[in-house]
Amino acid sequence: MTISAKAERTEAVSELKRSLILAAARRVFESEGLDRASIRAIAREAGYTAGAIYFYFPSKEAIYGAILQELIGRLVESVERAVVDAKKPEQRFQLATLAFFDFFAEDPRDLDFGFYLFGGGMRPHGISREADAALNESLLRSLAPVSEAARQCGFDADEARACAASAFAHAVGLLLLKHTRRIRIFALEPRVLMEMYAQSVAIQFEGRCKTMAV
Amino acid sequence: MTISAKAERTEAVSELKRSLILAAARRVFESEGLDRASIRAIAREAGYTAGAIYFYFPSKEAIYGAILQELIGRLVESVERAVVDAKKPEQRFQLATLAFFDFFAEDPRDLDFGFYLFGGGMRPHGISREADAALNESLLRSLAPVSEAARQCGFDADEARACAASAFAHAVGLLLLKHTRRIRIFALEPRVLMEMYAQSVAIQFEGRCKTMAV
Amino acid sequence: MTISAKAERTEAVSELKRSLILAAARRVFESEGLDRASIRAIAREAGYTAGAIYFYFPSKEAIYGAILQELIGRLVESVERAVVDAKKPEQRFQLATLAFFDFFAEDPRDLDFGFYLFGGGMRPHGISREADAALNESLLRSLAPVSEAARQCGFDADEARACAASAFAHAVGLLLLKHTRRIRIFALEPRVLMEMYAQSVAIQFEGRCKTMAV
Amino acid sequence: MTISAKAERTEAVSELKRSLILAAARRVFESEGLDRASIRAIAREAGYTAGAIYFYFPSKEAIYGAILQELIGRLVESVERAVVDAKKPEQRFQLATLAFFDFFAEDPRDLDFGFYLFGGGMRPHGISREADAALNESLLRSLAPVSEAARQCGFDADEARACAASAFAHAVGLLLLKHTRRIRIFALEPRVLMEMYAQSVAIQFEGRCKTMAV
DNA sequence: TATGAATGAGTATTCATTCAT
DNA sequence: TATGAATGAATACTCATTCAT
Repeated sequence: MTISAKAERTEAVSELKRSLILAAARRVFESEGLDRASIRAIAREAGYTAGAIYFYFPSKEAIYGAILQELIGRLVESVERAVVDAKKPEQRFQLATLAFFDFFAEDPRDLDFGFYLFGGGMRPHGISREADAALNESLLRSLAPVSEAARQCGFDADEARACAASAFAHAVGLLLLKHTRRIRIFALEPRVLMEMYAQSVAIQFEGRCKTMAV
Repeated sequence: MTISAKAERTEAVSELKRSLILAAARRVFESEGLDRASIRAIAREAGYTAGAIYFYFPSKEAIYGAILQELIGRLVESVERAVVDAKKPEQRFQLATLAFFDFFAEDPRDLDFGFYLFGGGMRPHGISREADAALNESLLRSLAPVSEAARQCGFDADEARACAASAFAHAVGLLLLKHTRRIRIFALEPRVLMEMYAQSVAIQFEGRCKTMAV
Repeated sequence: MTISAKAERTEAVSELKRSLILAAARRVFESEGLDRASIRAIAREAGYTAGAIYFYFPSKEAIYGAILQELIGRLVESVERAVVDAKKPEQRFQLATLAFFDFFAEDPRDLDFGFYLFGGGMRPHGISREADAALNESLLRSLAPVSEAARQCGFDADEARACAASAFAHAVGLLLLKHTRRIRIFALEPRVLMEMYAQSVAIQFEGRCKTMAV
Repeated sequence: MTISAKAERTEAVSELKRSLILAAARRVFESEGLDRASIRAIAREAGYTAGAIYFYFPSKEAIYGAILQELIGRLVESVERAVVDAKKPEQRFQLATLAFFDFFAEDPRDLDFGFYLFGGGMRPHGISREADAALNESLLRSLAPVSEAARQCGFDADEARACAASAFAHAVGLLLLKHTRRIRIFALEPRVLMEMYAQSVAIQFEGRCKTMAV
């Protein structure tokens, strides 16, 4: 048992160090931007030498991936928390959609990473197939409240997924506009536009729900 | 006349080579991604030495600019052509929105550049302030049919702009999903989703128009 | 004779063009500095294409050489003009030495070239052996008034050459100090130092002359 | 102690490598000239890859700086050592002046750098303002024995500085002649000319000293 | 004689990654 | 586990020179 206990202990220590490096990486990404964040910079921030990082992550891209995983975990949590108290499905839809939007709108750092995530497919960024699958799953999970709300209003599975995909697309599009500041050419607040979208869909939901009740 | 003819000929040849380099650049951007597209890579693809490129373009950014210019020109043209025969405003809205979507959906090469265009502000990609302003203007122009249709249905200027911005955002979001292939997790066709969005907005337009008529 | 006349004419035209290019080169060297003066820049200034320059000069270094030749020609002239009216040898010595100094002190452009000339031997700058010999000869000629003055005071050939070499060295050293602005650390005027040197040597000359007379 | 010993050892090794790179740099500067001495060339000479150099020096200019620093340190030392035993001021003047001359005359490698040093101001070679100021100060220090000797003979501060500046200029001019081999046209030994200059000034010093004594 | 096109070697610096210790 | 050293490829851009036309 001693050996096993020791192994466990070192494992735990290793895991902690890993997370400390990730935290350092996030700090560097935040302050320097994605492009400027070199392995050396991350290592320095974490109090390590560049080479040491490779004991915890096989590559720079792996660090990106790990941060993304954590990011999307927070996203799921954030969306779920937003709908926890709401009962009416159309309300749940609205809250979930806006929570998704707000999550990225509030923190530009996350947004940058989010686009890296969404844009990850454009070119192979070095994210492994499994990691990518995991990201997809998490993404779906973050949108689960949205599609569930649709189901509750009587939409079929296909329609529910369409609702989720559309809400996602709309949010992402507006976030892009906001982030690139091209929203300025419209002289409009992206948050307001997102609310308008959520509400107009919610009204459709309501209509459905009533029909169902009848 | 001989001199002029000769000058004209060499000018034409030079222009052709310029466009061949641009085509090569597009190919490289497509296959390697924007970040990886170095002058050397472009030159290699075009069958040139790196230095030779500078005979045709003063800088790498100038190449970006030339491609973007041409791209957005085609976009504007494409959207305008789509609505040319439509009379009813709600129809014009639908056609314009879908044309915008289709333009990028059809050619992934353009889409990549489109994201560069839309995303140009995320990080400084070296686009000059004026070039950026020009892009914004062109972008607005490409969406003009959309907002004009809204005006014709009785929406005020603010609302019309909101319509354009939302349509733009929705299209961009779906294109992102399509391009990154994350749309797969929804098992839906992005084109269909775009149509649904366009139609649902068009219906709202129709309601307005009737009200107005009354 | 016609053929010969024609050849002569084209020869003259060619020579003229050569000198026009040299003038352009001087202008570029002046405004851009030695490092920045590229063949292309010179060609542009002269209204030519880079390639055309090679019909008149075999290399960039050859242009340097030609400018140096002309420069040193003006130097010789300048020194000779300075002593033309002086009769007494010690006066001739002073005037010649100061003229040498002033020639470079007055025009920083010439000075830059002068150092290029003097420094030409440090590394092979592409000046041909003959060109270099010609430069040496011209240099000696520019110092001829100095050594001749010494001879007239009764110094032997060796001593006369030593006078010339020393005056040359002193002038060059001061010019270097002036040009690099390191003279500032001494808080002294280089021209004044040069005068002091010339005078102190002139006094020695005077002593000799008198001795001789006796 | 082991840790400390190890750290010390690696530190020493690192320092050695640094000095080997500097030596290689000096060799390259000598054989290729300052302009042609690229980081790559230095690295090659030192048996390194270009990138590896940056492990030891932050920039090319830092290499220049390090070499200059060391060079001028040796110069000051050399001049001071030369006068250490001499008592009479005119003798100190002669010894210091000749030591200054000899320092550069003996090692052409140093001379090249010396010209870089003295000539640093001609064109911006990338020397920082502070580095330049430090060089000026060191330069003055190397000439201190010269001006002090003058003061001891009764010259005032201005005159003493003039003596130093003149000696410096004369030495530099002769070194330039020697180095460029243009001294050949005078068929004289530069060392002899330097001795003559030093002696003639020393005689003037002597006169002054006696006057003072009286 | 002159052009326009093209080359190829060159510049300093950065960085992800590897590996002996 | 961690370091320090090292690599090699990459970056945009410049320039003297050559050559077919």
